[in-house]
Amino acid sequence: MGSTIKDIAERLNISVSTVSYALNGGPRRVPDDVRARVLAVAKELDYRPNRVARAMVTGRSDTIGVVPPEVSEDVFLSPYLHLALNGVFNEAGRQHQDVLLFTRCSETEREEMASILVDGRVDGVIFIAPHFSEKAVELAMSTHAPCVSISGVPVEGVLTFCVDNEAGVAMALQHLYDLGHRKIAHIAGRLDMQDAIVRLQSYQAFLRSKRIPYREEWVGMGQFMIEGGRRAMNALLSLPEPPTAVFCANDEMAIGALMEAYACNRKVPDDISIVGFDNSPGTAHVYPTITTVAQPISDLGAAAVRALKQLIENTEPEESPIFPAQLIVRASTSRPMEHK
Amino acid sequence: MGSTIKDIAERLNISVSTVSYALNGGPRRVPDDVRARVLAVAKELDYRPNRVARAMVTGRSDTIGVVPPEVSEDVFLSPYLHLALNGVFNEAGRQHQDVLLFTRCSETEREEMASILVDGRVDGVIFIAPHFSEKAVELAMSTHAPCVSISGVPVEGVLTFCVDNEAGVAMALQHLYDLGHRKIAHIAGRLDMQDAIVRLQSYQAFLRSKRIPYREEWVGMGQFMIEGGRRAMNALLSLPEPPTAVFCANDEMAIGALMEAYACNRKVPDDISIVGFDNSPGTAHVYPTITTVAQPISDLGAAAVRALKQLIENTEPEESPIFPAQLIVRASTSRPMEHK
DNA sequence: GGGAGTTTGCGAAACGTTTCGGAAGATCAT
DNA sequence: ATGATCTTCCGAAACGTTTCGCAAACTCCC
Repeated sequence: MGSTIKDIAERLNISVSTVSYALNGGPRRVPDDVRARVLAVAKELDYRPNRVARAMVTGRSDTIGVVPPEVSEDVFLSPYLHLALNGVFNEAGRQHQDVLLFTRCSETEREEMASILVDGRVDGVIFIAPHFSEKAVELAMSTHAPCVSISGVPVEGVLTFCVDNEAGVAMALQHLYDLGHRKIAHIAGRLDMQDAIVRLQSYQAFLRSKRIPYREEWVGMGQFMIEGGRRAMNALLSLPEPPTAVFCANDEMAIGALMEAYACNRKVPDDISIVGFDNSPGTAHVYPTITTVAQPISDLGAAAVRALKQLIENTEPEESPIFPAQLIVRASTSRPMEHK
Repeated sequence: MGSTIKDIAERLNISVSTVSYALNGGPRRVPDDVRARVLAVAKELDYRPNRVARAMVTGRSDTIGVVPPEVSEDVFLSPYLHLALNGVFNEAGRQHQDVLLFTRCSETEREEMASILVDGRVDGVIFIAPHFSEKAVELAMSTHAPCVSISGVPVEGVLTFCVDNEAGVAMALQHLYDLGHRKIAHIAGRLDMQDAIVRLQSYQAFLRSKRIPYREEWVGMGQFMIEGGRRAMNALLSLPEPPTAVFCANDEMAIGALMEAYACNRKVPDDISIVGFDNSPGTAHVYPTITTVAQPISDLGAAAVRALKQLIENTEPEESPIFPAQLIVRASTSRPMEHK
């Protein structure tokens, strides 16, 4: 087995406390020669500090917990989570924090989630896009452990990082409006998730601001997934009066919508324009490339890590939790047919 | 602060050992009525076991460590790692293991990597695609901690899960050969990574088996990245005698090659055929869709977790570490020009 | 009623650290 | 020489568990 601080102490006939001080360079000083001998023996014995023991006494683990959204398997495949985790992982590395990923996502085990907050293995937790139905809310409140969330439902006292959805949606729709579109449909995401709700509301608000009547049948539900986007698009194209443009609440649904449009013999953007949201990597490689609203997802993740670190250290995080959206115009949007 | 086992014991005027037995249901039994009272008080006090303390005494953390490849930032964005992590995370959840991701990837800190193996926070480690230059090899050997690797360099005594690269490459090349291609180039990946080396060797072996002479200038280096694929493709197309087909060691390079082909006014597959490797999600959505060799990356990750769990529990893992490849024929390959 | 066996439960050690209190010795100014 | 201050370093407590050894109190059978 690995050697311990005690082995070093015995070898040198000194006390463990002295060894600890020498190894850590503090909080009390030890004479240089003693220190040198300790380090030499430590190297010789290939000593590795036991972080668990340290965590127990210091109460700090230098590890942050990450709780991914929802219950289903293969959550990890979503581009959104992918980018968010990328930001979290990279920033965590910079901040010298390891990441403990909470993988037990089945419904029953979800209950245990609170435990991770206080079971000593992590100093704080980042929730990624927790649902409305999620208990995360109350749990986070009940323990006093530091936590922040990304694109989650707003919870009193929990710092939530997200993109400026209102502005992003407005950009996308204004772009379509400026091209001449008036028949603009929306494919919404999972309505138990904050981003989906806000994007739907912003869509409604935009129509109102332009005095375009809201039509129930022009709003489809796509569950944030390719397949959902397909189905919603199919429904829209089957309407007696189909829209000339579709704004999708994320890129996966936009990709699904795109595929379905072709499957229904509609050309994009000639017959119908499509706009996505997220600027996930795929949108630049599909044909045609998709106009989308970029949100700096990885930056959100990184900012969340920085803020969490500050909470852990009891300094007030001051970074703004709202990140700007940016319209990326590509090839999936053009003027509507009748204007050409 | 959270309550401890001791609080429960005091409240009931019993010993902590009894409480521990009651809570864990073992290893000794306690009368049902006592047990019930303990559970009631635990609930009342919102008791959460401290996993760190438990880990210290049991030596088990129910957490597995994951060490991602290489040094650069944004490793996490690669589809390969994405799929591998997806498999690892999902299977870990099923096996009731959390995942500790080792994020400190800067070169100096990489040295510390050995520590994670024995610092008590994890029961075992999965290395994902470690390089040749990596110290992971010796480190893994030196500690006796359980570890496995995915697509890494083969190390004596370390179970390595990977796809059957030879067979996969042979399928891809045979497909091109059957279509009539004889001028087949290869864009290789990072040659400090096992998959890249084996795929290059398999490419050479295939040419030999068909008595096609090997031409140095038909092998480009693409570093497994889109940009590298672009550059390599550009070089190939500038040759006095360009190839009619290109086999890329991964899909990202294939996508780069595809983009560059169009940028150079070559039609795919009419002017040049392209085959990728990995079947990463993007290949089905680009235009044209890319013929590729599918490898069950997520399954590799899942198998690695299962095997690691068995190593931890001292049972011999028996699952085969070689996974089958499968050719997915899509739209980026066709007969070469001269045969049409 | 006496031994064997079972049930119940207490106390304490152990895991590997960090860090505090304080003791012993050295240094120095007066 | 005397106290004051500084240096060096030891012993021990603490973190929250698990689990072992042991003892007391029951149960049961002859």
